[in-house]
Order: sequence, then structure tokens, then C-alpha cells
Amino acid sequence: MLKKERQAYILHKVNLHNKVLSSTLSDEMKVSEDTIRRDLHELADAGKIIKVHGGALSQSFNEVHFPSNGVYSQNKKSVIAQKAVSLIKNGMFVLTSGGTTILEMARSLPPQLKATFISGSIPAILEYMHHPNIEVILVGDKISKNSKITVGIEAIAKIRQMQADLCFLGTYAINLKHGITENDWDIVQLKRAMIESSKKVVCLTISEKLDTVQPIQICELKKIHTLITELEPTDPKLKPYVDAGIEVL
Amino acid sequence: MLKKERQAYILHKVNLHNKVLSSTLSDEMKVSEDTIRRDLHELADAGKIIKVHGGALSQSFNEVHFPSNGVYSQNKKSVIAQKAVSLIKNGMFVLTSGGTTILEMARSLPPQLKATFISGSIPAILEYMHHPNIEVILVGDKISKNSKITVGIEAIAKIRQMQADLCFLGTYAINLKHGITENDWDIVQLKRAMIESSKKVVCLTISEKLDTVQPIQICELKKIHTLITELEPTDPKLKPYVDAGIEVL
DNA sequence: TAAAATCTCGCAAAATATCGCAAAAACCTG
DNA sequence: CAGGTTTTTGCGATATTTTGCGAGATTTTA
Repeated sequence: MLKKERQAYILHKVNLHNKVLSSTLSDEMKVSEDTIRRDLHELADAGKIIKVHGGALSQSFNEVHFPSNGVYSQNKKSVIAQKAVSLIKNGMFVLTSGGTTILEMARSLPPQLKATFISGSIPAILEYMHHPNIEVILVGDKISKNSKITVGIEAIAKIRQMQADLCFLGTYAINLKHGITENDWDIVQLKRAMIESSKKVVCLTISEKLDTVQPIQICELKKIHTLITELEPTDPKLKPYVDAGIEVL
Repeated sequence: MLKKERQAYILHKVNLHNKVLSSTLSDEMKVSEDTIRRDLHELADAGKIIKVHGGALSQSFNEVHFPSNGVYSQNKKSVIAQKAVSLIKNGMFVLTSGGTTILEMARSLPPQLKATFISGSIPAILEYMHHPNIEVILVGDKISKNSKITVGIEAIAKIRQMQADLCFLGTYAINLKHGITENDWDIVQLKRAMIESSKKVVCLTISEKLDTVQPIQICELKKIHTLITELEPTDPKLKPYVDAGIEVL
């Protein structure tokens, strides 16, 4: 069997079934796995397939385009993300909402971290999926196209069944008197459920949102254990929250 | 044997078998391999064949077996997508699996269509989300990073609760004797549940997958109502399926 | 964490290709 | 037809390509 012939067959098979195993191909064509590997590499270098451990995948199947959101307050958010990530330990179950701050955190997860992330936010899920060691649990229900998150009774019921170690909330507004507040009824329901199902609740927010308020209350301040902003914990803006008994990072 | 004669024979043989080996030809015509090589070079320079190490391949070989980056099968898939879309009416509840064929269908949905799509496939969900009038129900569970789809008991239980009008299955392998078959246990479970929960089951598949088989059976052929390929319904390859009582589009 | 599978790397054998050359064959041309 | 020219062919020496193998690194799996 000619080399080109072999490669054509491999390509044909990848396009048909979206994946091939080196071992199977080696068997089928009676050549060593080394040869197959070399073929796969050449095809991969030519951009026709994607080489992976044990075989190869089709190009088209991997095209999951994911939204790279605007660079609004990006550096602030990555400061927040770093602090948030430090709270996550191996083996934890982590509930997360959606929002750009959460996304930034998702991108900052260290590769060796092994944990389970639970979310209904599509953009967040896409980020978690790219991580090598993270298990991803998707909370299903109807998708709100607006917020790209699953909302509804099913989702809430499912979250209530959970017992997570940690809950990260991207925060829309927070102040001393009303706690955290939102302007979307569905999201409020979800976040309430998330708070109830977690041992520890962490609010992520950029300092602009401190001391602001929105129409619907999610929970009082005292339900929150930790508040993370891009500011130093000693910053005077944060003093009221520290005084209220919240851990501030 | 004359040079021209030799070359004509070589060309004939290439077109017949799609490949020739220098060693074989040298043997057959009792000339040195150098001579054969020179012949092959000339034919290749004239664009009649493609010279490769060890022999030569036919032109058509390159075109047919070497689809440059999926354009070739992409057309097939969009033909399939068009046919599939025509089955969806306003107000329907539609269950779909994952796979590139399903993705192509998702991209082909007409903007004014109002329907509800249910799936656990992340790439498919992303497509549905872009559509202005479609409601999207996401089936939640643990995500299989490999197939980018939610798999597990929760997902299956949720699907069992549904009563969909239509179920579109991207098909891995189908033949008369074993019906539709797969090689991934989790996906098999999901598809079985989907079939049970739908009034009508539609299989989408490119013709290459007809009459092929994989290790695990999803269901027998008779459970399928409609089969869609890129071929004309009258194509002889489809006759056995028509005879088996399946509607073929 | 340990075993199993897979990968990488360098090497060596085998197959194939290239090059220059020269003999043989074919082909002019007067 | 003789003598010269061109084409074709095979051969030897030397590259290049392809392939399989073993050892050790890396990744996956249980």
C-alpha cells in the first residue's frame, strides 16, 4: 500500500467518523503504529486533521467558536480572577453563575486543578470544557438567549439538589442595605438557589458596582461569606463590608 | 515494446486501478524500473497521473478520495440539511443528537421558523441559540469532553420525560441487518432514549455510512421512520431501505 | 500511585529515486 | 547506405524516502 493511498484512506475515515484510532488503522492496513503516527502527523501538519493522543479527530468537529467578550475592565477582572482561583482546592464542587467576571476566572484556572464545576451558563461551560482536568456538569433547562444561561424550574430544582463547596456569583450590584441585587427575575431565582446549595458564597465584583443597587434582591449581605474585588482588602471603599463581617480579598 | 505503447498501458492501468507500482510494471513489461520511472515522470508532467514514491496514482483518486478540507462532504451535508429542515413545522418540539450533520441542519434553519429544539450537544445548542425564533431547551448532565454532549442518567431521564414530535439522529453507521449502530456506549443510551420519546424518528447520514456497522446497536431499522441522505430517493443504494418500509428522502 | 498505552527519538535496513554515463537503437540527411 | 545526430535504455554509484524497532519519556487509565 502506497503512502499517499494510506493517508487518503485515513482522511476519508476521519471525515466519515470524526475520529480514528492509531491502533485500529495499524491493524487494518498491516503497518506499524509508528507509520500511522507519522501519517497522522503529516496530515495534521497539513491542517487536514487534528492529532490527539491515540489517534486523530476531524477538523470540522472541533470548530467550537467561543465568544471572546470585549476587553471591558479586563485587567481589573483578571486581578479578581486570580484571587478567586486561589480559593478553589482540588476535589471541590464549585457552582458558578455567568457573567464576564466568571468567564475571566474560568480562563485563569490552573491546568493541574482537578475540580467539578457546575453551571448553566453557556459561555462559562465552553471555558470549563477546554480545561484538561475539570469535570463539567451542565444544568439543563430552557436557555435564555439574552443571558446565555439556562433558566427555569428544572434548573433551579437541579441546583437545589446540589451540595457545593463553593459558589461564585458574578455580581450586578451590591450594597450594605440591600445586599446583592439584580434586574432579571430569572437570574435572581437561579442565584438564590445557588446560594442555598453552597457551603460558602463568594461574590466577584469590580469596585464600580460596590454600593449600587438594582430592583430585585437576591439575598442579604450576611449570606455572603467572601467578597472579591480588584482593590486591596485594606481599601477604604471596602471597610463597610469588612465591618459587616464579610471576608474581603 | 514501444515507449508510447508502454505509457498507454500504464495510463490504462492507472485509470483502472487508481494506482500502479513501479516494481510491478517493471516486472510485467520486462524493462528496468528506471525506464518505468521515466515513463511515470513524463505522464505526471503531462498531468495525466500523479507520481508518488513507489509508483503513481490516478488524478481522480486525488479528487474523490482526498476532499480538501471537507468542502466535498460539506455540500452533501447541506443537501441533507435542506431535506431535514423541510420536515420541521412551526410549533414542533424537536429532539436532536450531536454530530456535524446535525450542525449543518442547525445552520440551515429558516429565520422565520418557530419551534422548540431540545438537545444536549453543546455545538448544536450554540447554533440554535443564534436563531431568532427558536426556543432552546438544554438537557443537562455531566459533559463528555470528547463528544461535547451531556451524557448520563440525568440527561436520559430528562429525555424520557419529553414527548417530541420529531427526533433527528446524526448516524454513525446504518445497515439492514443491525439497524443503526454506534461505538460509544453513552451516546447509544442517549439516542435510545431520544427514539423512545419521539413520535417520528429521522436518521440523517451521508451515503458513505450506508451499509456500515459499528459494535453497539442503538435500534433496529424498523424503529426509524425516515432516512435522509444526499442521494436521490430513487438511488439504487437506497432501494433496500425503501423495501424495508422506510420513508427515504 | 502504578500499570498500560502511547509517544518521541535516533538508528539502521530496505526500497526507491537521482544522476551521469555509455551502449544500443532509432532517426535523419545528403 | 554511410556517417552523424538524437533518443532511449540500462547500469553503477550515490542520495533520499520509507519503514520498523528498541529505549526511554510521556500520557492515560484504573
